[in-house]
Amino acid sequence: MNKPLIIQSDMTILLEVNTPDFELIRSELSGYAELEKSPEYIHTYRITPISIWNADSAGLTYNVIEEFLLKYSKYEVPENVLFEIRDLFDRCGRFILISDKKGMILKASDPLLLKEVRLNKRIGPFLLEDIDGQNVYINPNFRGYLKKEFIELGYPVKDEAGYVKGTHLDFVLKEYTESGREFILRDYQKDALNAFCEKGAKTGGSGTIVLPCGAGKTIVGIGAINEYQCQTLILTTNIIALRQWITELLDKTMLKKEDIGEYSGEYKQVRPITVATYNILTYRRSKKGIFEHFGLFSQNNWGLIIYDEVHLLPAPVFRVTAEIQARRRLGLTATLVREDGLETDVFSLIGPKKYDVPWKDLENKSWIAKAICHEIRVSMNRDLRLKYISAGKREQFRLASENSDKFTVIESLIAMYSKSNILIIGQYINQLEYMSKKLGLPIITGKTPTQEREALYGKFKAGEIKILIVSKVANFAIDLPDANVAIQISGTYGSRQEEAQRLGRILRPKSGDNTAYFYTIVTNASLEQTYASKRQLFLTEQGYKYTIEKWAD
DNA sequence: GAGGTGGTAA
DNA sequence: ATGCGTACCACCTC
Repeated sequence: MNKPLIIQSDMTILLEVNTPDFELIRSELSGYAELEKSPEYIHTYRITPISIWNADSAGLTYNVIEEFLLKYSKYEVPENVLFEIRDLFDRCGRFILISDKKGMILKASDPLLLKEVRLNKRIGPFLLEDIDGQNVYINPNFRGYLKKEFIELGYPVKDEAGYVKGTHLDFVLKEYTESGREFILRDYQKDALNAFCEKGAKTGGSGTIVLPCGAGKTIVGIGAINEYQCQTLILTTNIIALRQWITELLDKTMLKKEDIGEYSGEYKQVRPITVATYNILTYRRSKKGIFEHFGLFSQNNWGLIIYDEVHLLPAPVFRVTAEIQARRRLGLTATLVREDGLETDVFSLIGPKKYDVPWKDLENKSWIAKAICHEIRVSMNRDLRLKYISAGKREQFRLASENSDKFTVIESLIAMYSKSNILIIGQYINQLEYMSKKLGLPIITGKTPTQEREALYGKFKAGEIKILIVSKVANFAIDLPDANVAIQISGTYGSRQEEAQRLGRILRPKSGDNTAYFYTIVTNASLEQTYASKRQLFLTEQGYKYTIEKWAD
């Protein structure tokens, strides 16, 4: 057999795409190595301390990995790679956090190690009373901080200190939803939950689950509440997403309206299950003021906190919402990428990655729609080209993004998909409003009042509106099951998460041929084109391919 | 409308 | 080379 892996001493692994076992190998490999590049023929993975820590947290062992690498490696596996992996695994269990009656204890695997970290300026001062040279008390308030410092030191701490149980809540899943459909968790949702809870293991119950858009992350969240049967706080990006959580909870569980609270700019309800926005929790009157709604964290005895769209959490202010380490935390996202590189902060803020599944896996099993992606290139007319040449970089990007010749493309796409439900997504409000007027189409932006937004989304879901123009407000978590065509007219520079989230708007499974169509319209030979290919990287890493077409009118 | 926050870039 | 405050455009709460 022709072996498909090349394992290199710099900790990278090359995987040949044209190999019979490709899918299997890709899914194994992604459990303990980060995908770095994935052009057509050879994909590059890298083993890092974080990737091994995540693997360890998900229950993988060194032996399984060694066996796998030896089996599929084309050449002899470099000694140092196996050594390094073993060492990284070894480091994962060297420090353990546990609790006893008096408090929280940091346990080192040997006294020397503890001596070593005592000397660390960022760790030493936070260690309290020494027990026997190998165990030391810590202040529970610094649990999260210490875990983060230990990761940076290369010794991820196994957290077995446990979590507040939270006030009990009778939480019962329905067998049939409101629409009469049988409600059962899909296999991958069950797998994700099992990985999260790790029944029997003490480290279970806090961590990150990565699932593609449209795969039902809300259901996984509901499943987690069901596992722990406790009062739960859910954080979302905006009010529309917040209300979608409430709708889903009412649809799929026996909870009554009065059991679920909305804590937003509009209402301040605190109930056994409460859904709040990141924004309100981090609201302060002035930059140096206090977080006025932070009390929500202690207003109920929450046993679980769910962080929706958790890739946003590393932002400077949002991250303070992860300080409460004594409670179980579940992070959910589809797009764990950020252009500032802080995505791995999620693991120290919330907990390690417990489950991840490639988008194409779910597409192949028809759990999400098959997506066909096009990049349509429009040229610049003479006038625009002249302006473009003499503009600064930022201005160039905006000029190219707002190229008015894009409207002809949109008009013909609308005609082509006259029977479909189309979302037109863009970045600049001016551009979107102009188009809304010109084509007589409804539009939602940041200044559209919540009520009006809900009405428009509702009409779109009901089929009364076939085309909807949306701004960045629709970047996240907006659930429009029947949308099957998305047209992107402009975007935020090279943002990979934005591109993926926008494709995500149309990935809910469709009746019929279960296919969705994504179009991104880009000005040819411009700065916009450069950024467009950068935007697509996350999706191409997931195996999506864009067909490039030049627009000729 | 004011004041704060987010993502991204240079 | 990398870090860090700044600019820009849009969104959220009051």
